Amino acid sequence: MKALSQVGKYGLRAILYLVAYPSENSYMSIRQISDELNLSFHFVTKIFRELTAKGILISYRGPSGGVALARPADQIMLIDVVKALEGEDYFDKCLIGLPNCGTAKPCPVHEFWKEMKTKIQQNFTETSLATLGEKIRSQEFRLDD
Amino acid sequence: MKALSQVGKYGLRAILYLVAYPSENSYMSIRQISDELNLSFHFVTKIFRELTAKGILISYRGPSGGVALARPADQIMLIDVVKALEGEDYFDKCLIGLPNCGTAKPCPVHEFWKEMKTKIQQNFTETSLATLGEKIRSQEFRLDD
DNA sequence: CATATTTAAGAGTATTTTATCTTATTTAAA
DNA sequence: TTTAAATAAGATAAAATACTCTTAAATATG
Repeated sequence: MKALSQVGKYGLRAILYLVAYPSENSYMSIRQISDELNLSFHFVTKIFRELTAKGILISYRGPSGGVALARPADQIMLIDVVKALEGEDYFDKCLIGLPNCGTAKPCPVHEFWKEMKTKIQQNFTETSLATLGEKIRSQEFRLDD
Repeated sequence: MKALSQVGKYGLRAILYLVAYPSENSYMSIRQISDELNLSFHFVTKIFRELTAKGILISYRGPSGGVALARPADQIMLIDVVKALEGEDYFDKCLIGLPNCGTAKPCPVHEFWKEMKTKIQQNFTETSLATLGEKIRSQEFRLDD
């Protein structure tokens, strides 16, 4: 089940690296992130520009510049990042693509699918980047292959 | 959450129409299906060729030809169609795209995502096309806009 | 001030997905 | 046996997504 585009996958991995290995009171360069995760530097840069424009990251140019979280990691929820990367309507889509699929005139799998989306949305809403960063730092979880 | 490609969405809607409005002991033409659902005839034809090749549909050429289910609708499960259209590895994908994401070296959202995929897989495994066709025939559920 | 380092912006390219079109083959029925 | 109706096959086109590249702007530091 491919739930995220490449932009979503790369963006999440990159921001999680930033969260997991924060440079104390300073910016981390995109080059370091893309190198560590073996992602295209230019592609990550483009994705991060979007996250910066959406107020999730802040960026600073010049030597010792880079990117950083705009808020503390425990105040950025997974759902914020996913919606920023995949669109605000991420959880509003009908499984079989019907426009305005809802309780009024539902598709045959509407109820079940709504239930699943709600569960996922809840989890993403409760999960902060801090929690995920912690997991990665614990070495029991990974961000690359 | 875009869980299915256009092929998956169109293919599901088209096969569900076939299930919901079966022509007794005969084939339904792809033209009728695509017309009714406002889908591209050629695109549906291509998708159905795949379902025929995979043994989910049977087809017959010539006048009064068309397509039909290869087995009774209660013996074709939603998961069969989804896997035929989206790939057998549909439920094996890591949310953030890590290869071989598993219990051994999981990504930070592995456990939760596995749980969700399992729930969806279970539902799709239990849900037959007959059940969905029934719903559509009841007029309380729709296949088009 | 000159230089090096970094992100910003957006143009450009490649690949994949989606959709269309053409021709061939099969088959029923006039 | 001719014709029309249907799917099969695959080439082609269009659009979306994924990725790359170039230039500009900002900024720290020697």
